[in-house]
Formats: sequence, C-alpha cells, structure tokens
Amino acid sequence: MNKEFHQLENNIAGEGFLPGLAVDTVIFGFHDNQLKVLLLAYKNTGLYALPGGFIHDNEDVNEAARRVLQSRTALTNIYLEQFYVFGNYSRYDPGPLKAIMQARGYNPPADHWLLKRFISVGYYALVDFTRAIPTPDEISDSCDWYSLNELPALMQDHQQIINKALETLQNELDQKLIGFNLMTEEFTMGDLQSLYETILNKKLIRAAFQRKMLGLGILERVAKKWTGGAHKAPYLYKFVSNRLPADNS
Amino acid sequence: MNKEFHQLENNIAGEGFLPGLAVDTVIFGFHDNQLKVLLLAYKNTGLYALPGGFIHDNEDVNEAARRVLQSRTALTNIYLEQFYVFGNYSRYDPGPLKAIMQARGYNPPADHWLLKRFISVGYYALVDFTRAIPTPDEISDSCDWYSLNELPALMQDHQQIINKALETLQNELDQKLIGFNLMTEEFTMGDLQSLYETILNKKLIRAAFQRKMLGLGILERVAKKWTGGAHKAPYLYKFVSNRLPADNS
DNA sequence: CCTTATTGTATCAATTTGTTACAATAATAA
DNA sequence: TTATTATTGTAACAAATTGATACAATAAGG
Repeated sequence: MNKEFHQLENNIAGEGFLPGLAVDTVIFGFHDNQLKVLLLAYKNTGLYALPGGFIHDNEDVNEAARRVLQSRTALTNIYLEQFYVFGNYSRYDPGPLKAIMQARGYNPPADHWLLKRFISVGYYALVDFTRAIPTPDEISDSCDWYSLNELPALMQDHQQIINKALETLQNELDQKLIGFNLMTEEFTMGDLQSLYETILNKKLIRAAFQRKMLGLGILERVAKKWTGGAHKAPYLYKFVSNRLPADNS
Repeated sequence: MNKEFHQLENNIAGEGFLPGLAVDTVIFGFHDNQLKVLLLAYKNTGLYALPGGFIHDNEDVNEAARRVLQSRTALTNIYLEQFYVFGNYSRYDPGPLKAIMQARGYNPPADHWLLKRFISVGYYALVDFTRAIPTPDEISDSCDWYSLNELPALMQDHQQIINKALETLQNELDQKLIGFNLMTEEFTMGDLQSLYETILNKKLIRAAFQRKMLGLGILERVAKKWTGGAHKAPYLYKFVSNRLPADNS
C-alpha cells in the first residue's frame, strides 16, 4: 500500500502495475530483548497486515520491496531479502481488500484488479529499531511494532509469512553475518548475545559466543559503557561494515 | 510451455492463466561425473531455454512448477524447491517468444499476453538422471541434458538463473541432505563423493567423507559391486528415505 | 599365489566448540 | 580507604569434530 490508495482504488484495471503480483515485507526489529515486526492496522476493519505493496510495471520487484520498506520506516540501505513466494490458490481471498475499500465508502466492481487473485513475493528486512520511523499509509490507523510472541490476528496468511520469515532468519543467521543489522550503532557483547538467543530461541554459552564473535574480526571496540551497575563496565562494539546482500535477480 | 502451445498462442488475452507470471525450472541431473541441466531447443530459433511454464489461474504456483517438471521428465515425487524470483525490469524481452511464434507462422498482436513483461519464479529440481525421460514440448526440437560447463547460449537471463540455482544448491547441500536425490537407486561411496566434489567444485577427503556420510545413519548397505577391477569391491548403498521438502507456501 | 589397485576403517593430529574458572573492574557501602 | 558485589573479558582445559595418514581386506589378473 502506498499513500495514494485512492489512485489504486479508482484504477479499476490496475494500469501501470503488474497484475496479480504483490510484495509483502516482514520487517524485523529488536527492542527490550524481544524480536518485533512492523504491522499496519487497517482502518475500521480490525485487520492487521504486513507492510506490502504492488509493483509498477516498469519497476524491479526487489525495488518495489525496497520502496515499501522505505515508505514504512523512512530507512534506506537496509538488509532486505526475498525468502519465499506465497502462491497457493487457497490464499486467494478478496474479502479483506473489499472490506477496506468498502470501509472507505467505495464499492468496487467485481472485476476490480485488487479483488483478483494475487501472488505475493515475501521479503524480510532487518532494521535498527531505534532508527526506523513507523509510518502508516492512507488506509491504516497505525503502523507499529509488535512482539513476535504477542501478535494480533493477521490478515490472510500473513501469520504464516511471518513464521516462514523467522525460520529463514534462524537458518541464515549463522552463515551470513546479518544479525548486526538488527543492532543499534553501538552495542555490548551482552546485547548481541541476547539478540542471537532471542532469534534462535535458545541459550548460548557466553564465553564461546564472545570468542566466536571476536574471532570473526568484524567488531571494533569503541569505548566502555558505564551503566551505573556495580560491576566491570562492558565494551561497546561497532560493526565494521554493513552486510548487505548483492542484488543479482 | 506445455503441449498445447497453439492454445496459449491463440489465447491472446491469456484467459485461464495468471498474467505476467511464469515458473522456470533448473532440473539438475548427474551423469559421467558431471552435473547436467535439462534444456529445450526451440524450433527454428536457435534458442535454448530452461523448462518453464505458465500458471493456471486456479493452480498453486508450486504445483505449476511440479507440472512443468513432470511434463519434461515424466517424473513425480521429485525434490523441487523455489530458490529465487527473477523480477528485474531489465529482463523484460518479448523478442524470443515473438520469434518463436513467428517461426510457427503466427504473427502475434503487439498486446499479446505472452509479449508482456513476465516475472519468473525460479525452481530447482534434483532428479535421478537414469530415470528421467527428457520430453520436448510442441515448440521445441529437443529436450536434452547439457553439462553445466558446456552450456549453449541461453535465452534471456536463463544462464543467470542456472548460476543462482547452482549457488543455492551448493549452499544447501550440507545442511539439508539433498544430494542423494541426484543419485541412482544404488550407488557406491565413491559415486557419492564424486557428486559432492562436482557440486561443490572441490576435492574432499575420502576417509572423512565416508565417516561423515555413514555417521548420518541414512545409508543402508545393499550388496557389493564387483566392477571387474583388480581391487576390493565397494559396497552399494541405498538411501533410506527420500528427502522432500515440506510445502508450506 | 603373488601383484595391484581400491575400499573400509583405525589411529592420531589439528581444529573447533563446550565448560569452568578466575582476574579485572565499576559502583556501593562500611 | 577499603571491602563487597555483580558482571565482564579471557585463560585454561575438556570434549567433540574434522583433517591426515596408515594399513589391513580383497577382487581381479598374471
């Protein structure tokens, strides 16, 4: 969804957009030792949904996802990757979009392009929670972070999309060095370990974790962090370079 | 492409199909210690292409890929997975399909659905070379195996699709236990090691490889194989169960 | 029955990972 | 000032995994 929903709505044939194809983006953040995802609440409908959008007919699909990500977070240069195409016929359900349009006082014709079957390309993004500026679109009441373990009821198969995104993140966390994208600029080793433990949903051994992370040679010690606690102050670390995937679609 | 290409061709608006979306399948096989992919040669055009097809408007996308795989190999119950969506605008090139239709004596109107921009969902399949029956479709001269290192010039971005499929296979070979899908029913440890070495493009240590494979507990010794060579006969192994991914799209 | 090439596996070394321990050190209180 | 406390950084060792080498077992063929 972008800010010009009335344009999509009145554009009954969907001119200028790829028909039947959308992107949905699972935007992960990390805060208060919890994994969060960004969700939109649709006006009057009680429905929650992933940030998604349609693809301009002269736009790269990956670019469309990046545009969606940017319009909901005001962030650029973010870790963003495809993870799955949701293309089962059983997910075809024009109900939600119809309800949204009707709640706006618009009664779409039966052959309206937005009511046709859509295939969705799933993306996941890893963002710095503190830098994202959640921004609702024209048809949503809110754009907010929700903890993964207390999500509201979601539109269509968006819960499954989130589940699969998390699975992918868990699998790719070790191989690719992508966890850092969820951290703030500076962080302690404890912060980082907490992130890993939350994503992987298991305890890690402190000494081994620290040894491994330092061994990667991608962390730089910046300063010490005096928290006020009655104990040795931890170092603050900085990630030396962003890990963004190459786009070779 | 299916056997009824004239139906696609005369169906100018693409009724019954999802517009602008296709599947392309990189079908891997292993023979003579070489990785092979199945390619189609299009009539009169000198173009080679991956087996691909369109999606019925009431069909799961994954099912469409499975249908394509089955129609080109006569195989069912095959390891088949999505690996990437190729959706860059720059890949839009109606030339090849136009050439194919014209070579058939059909001059398509400019707004023919097959000449519009297509997004392609990439799949890769791992098949037993000896069981596949390469089957051309109506518009191709041949359907044949080609060694990965001596591929003919390919249509559009199909070479890139193959490259990315191979990358994915290399990355997933260790984690998931999928290499066995490329073997014949019975194989020696040497055969299996040769497969791994070919896919990963590096030498492996014989003793360690054997120890690891046996340690997985998924191989069963069937018999010995007397090759006629002047040396100890290797065991023949069988894979205990097919490794097919769950379909949760 | 001796030679030859290859297989299956044992053995030990090297590396990586798991575990425990302990010194270093900020705050606080005696 | 000096103990006390909690947490961090890292050393030290154990356990597990992987790399490398060696060697016995064994099908052919002479």
